[in-house]
Amino acid sequence: MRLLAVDANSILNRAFYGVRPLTTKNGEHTNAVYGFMNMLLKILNDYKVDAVAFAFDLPGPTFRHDLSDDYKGTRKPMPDELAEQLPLIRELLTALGYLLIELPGYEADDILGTLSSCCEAAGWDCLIATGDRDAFQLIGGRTKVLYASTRAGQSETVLYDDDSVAERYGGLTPHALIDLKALMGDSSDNIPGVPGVGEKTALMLLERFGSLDAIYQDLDSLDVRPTLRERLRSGKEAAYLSRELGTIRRDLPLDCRLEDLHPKAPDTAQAYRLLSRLEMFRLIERLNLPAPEGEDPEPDAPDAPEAPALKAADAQALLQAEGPADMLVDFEGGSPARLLLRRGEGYTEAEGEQATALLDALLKACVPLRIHGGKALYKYALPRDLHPHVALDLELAAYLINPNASDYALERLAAEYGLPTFAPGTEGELMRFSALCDLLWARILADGQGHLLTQIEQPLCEVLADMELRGFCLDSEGLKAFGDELSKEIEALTARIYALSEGEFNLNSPKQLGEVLFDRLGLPPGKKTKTGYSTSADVLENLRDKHPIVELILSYRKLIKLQSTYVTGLLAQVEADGRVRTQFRQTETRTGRISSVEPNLQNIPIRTEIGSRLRRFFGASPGHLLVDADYSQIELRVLAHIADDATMIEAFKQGEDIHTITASQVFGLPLSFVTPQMRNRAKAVNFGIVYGIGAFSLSRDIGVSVSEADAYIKGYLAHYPGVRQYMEDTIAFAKKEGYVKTLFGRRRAMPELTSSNYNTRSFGERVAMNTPIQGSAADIIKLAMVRVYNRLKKEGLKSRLILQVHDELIVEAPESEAEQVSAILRQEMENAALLQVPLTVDVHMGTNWLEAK
DNA sequence: TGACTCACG
DNA sequence: ACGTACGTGAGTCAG
Repeated sequence: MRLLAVDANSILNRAFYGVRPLTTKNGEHTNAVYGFMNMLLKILNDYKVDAVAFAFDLPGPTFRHDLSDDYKGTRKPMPDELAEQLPLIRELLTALGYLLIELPGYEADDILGTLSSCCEAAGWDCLIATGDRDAFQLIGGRTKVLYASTRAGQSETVLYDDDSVAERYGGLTPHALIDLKALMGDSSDNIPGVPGVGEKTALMLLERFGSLDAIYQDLDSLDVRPTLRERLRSGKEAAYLSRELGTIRRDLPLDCRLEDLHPKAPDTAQAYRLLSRLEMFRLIERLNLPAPEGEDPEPDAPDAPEAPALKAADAQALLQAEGPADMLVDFEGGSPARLLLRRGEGYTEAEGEQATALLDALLKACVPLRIHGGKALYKYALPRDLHPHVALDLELAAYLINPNASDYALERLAAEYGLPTFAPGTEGELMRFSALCDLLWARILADGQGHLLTQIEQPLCEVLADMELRGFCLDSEGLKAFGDELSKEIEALTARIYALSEGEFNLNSPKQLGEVLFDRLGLPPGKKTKTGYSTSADVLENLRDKHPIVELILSYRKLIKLQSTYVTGLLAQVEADGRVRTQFRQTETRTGRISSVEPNLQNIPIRTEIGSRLRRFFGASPGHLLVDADYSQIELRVLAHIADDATMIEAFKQGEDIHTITASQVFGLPLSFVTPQMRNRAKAVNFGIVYGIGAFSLSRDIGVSVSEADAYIKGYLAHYPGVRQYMEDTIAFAKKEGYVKTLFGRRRAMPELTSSNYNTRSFGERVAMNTPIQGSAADIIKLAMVRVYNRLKKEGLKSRLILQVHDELIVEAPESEAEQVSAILRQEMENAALLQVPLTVDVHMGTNWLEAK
């Protein structure tokens, strides 16, 4: 038989510091519980055990450590984020049928020591799982220690027995570790040890004399240096006190027989409820926990509607029924492979051609649909000139309710909202989908997000689908030629770099590059990263004058980036008709922006001359023009509006350049006296304000002293008092309510603000300031896209939106429509929202993207 | 897979 | 005393 004895506090502690912070949507911290369970399941999987016990520390004084006066209060207090997880893991382990053991006055390791001696007596094997090396002293006989450590963020366990202890501690036996600690002490446990004796000396002494008692038996004739002998003499009391402190007890009055430690049957309903609240859905699956039936674990959510049993109905009947239909479709290769449909109490399912026929009929009849993930539906429908009437897109609703989630898959939502799992494919799944729609729709209305969902996000989904279908015309030949030029230059640069570095190496490896620059060439390393020297551009910038190789490396980096990401990468994605088609992600960002992947068309170079040349290859089809419209300073205008700052509003109303105005305000000079440098600094401050500024970062960005940067910020906030007030009010609101919101009611929960970690909390404060600004700007351009799309359709134009880059829209227009489209873009974008400041738009056109900017 | 670097707004 | 701007995606290296 074998017992697994877990030092629960120690493992929880390891998990807490080893797993990145995680919170549920309600802000409960869960990383330690998560890490703990992962480690436990791994151990149970790797080692066969018959019984399990979890030993817990109880707060309060303990007998062993009370021997030392200064013990109490010197150990760091447990952070709140960890303390709140302690009851969670206890509840979870209990629900899973395990026994928790604790004893007032004793620490967990004393319990482990006692359990292991019980095992020895009973002839059981004992595995002790802990993150505390102290337990190594218990090793021996049938007892081994599974030591949990976190290496490079990865948790792992290492099995220690007599041999591995000897290997690690210069041949010492586990029991001798007690004496080792008695001599050298342990600052983290406040064990004093002998003053002046460290690890080296202690190991030497034990190696030569065997034990603490042997050393002190005849100290006067001990064969060591006189100074050491004196230290030992004066430290004798400390040594023996330390030994007592450091000895784990193995004789506690524990009233439990080992047989009691066989796991009991788990309370699966309880475990399911808890894990579902903690949003640990994968764990639920790994533990094979069935969903409890007939329960609603989200007590504050409206009750799921009474579920009438569905009746199988034929497709024709459903088409003619009343009201909206709930539909789940799997698209495979662009057409529906499987379709579940419910309308009223009737349901049906269809596959293959039947599914296609049913879907087409539904779309032709304009049946209002509740669906999950509308983009695939639109991409099926639009080319067939069908226009789905989406009443509710569950995926988008879930995103608006909580943009922090990792995904919005139906399975995960069901678990999150406490609905049971069903075998995929039929009635149950469909019923559950309907219930989720009711639940989330009620929440959307309660949170005031109805308009945002039905007037912005859901219509936008169709726009994005249309843009994806359309694609962007790419001049492959031109791009290839550009790539060839790049290759030549890269080759030349590489040769010159190797010559200067006196040897070849992998230029793309930051590690090897760092070694060449800082070890071989002796350049002064600026920053360091976790893994070694930093070789980032801003470090290299500072080394420009130090060595000619630096300039070449910076150039190489620029060119290789263009080559690999934008030339090779893009060419690989061009479709047969010469166009690239990105996918827009509508539920990706926490602020409400959309993102673009495969390829990402939102980060095509423009800031450098050589990079911007790439944009020549993004063109309009023959006979067409690109019309490019971008908002001018939309984020600062949004800031002026929501901060209600009279000075900033006035500045925008004047229509002057905002950075120049800011410079004139902050430096106290008339507009005509503002130099380009002053304008640039003011511009950096403007950006910084939007991001939640700090003097340090600003100083680094514009290359002035921290105190100077601080003066700029102070000057800025003094001149824009409304902005200062906004910053304070927003953080206060976020702390009180736990979330921030945009002009159109988009929300973002802010769990970081309750952190006791200064950095995490500061980050939360900056996010609280930035999200309403970035998010409101995102709301506005999304609404503008819907308006432009509808307007183009209404006016019967062939022009189509093809790209959005956060504050910029691109339309591909037949030459004859270009002027009209320019006017439409300007009008619809400028009037998408009515703010206290005008929204202005710059419009350009050309045959390619470079010309049109 | 995570870390690093760098492209964009 | 401490670390340092918001939001993304892609290519590459190295364990």
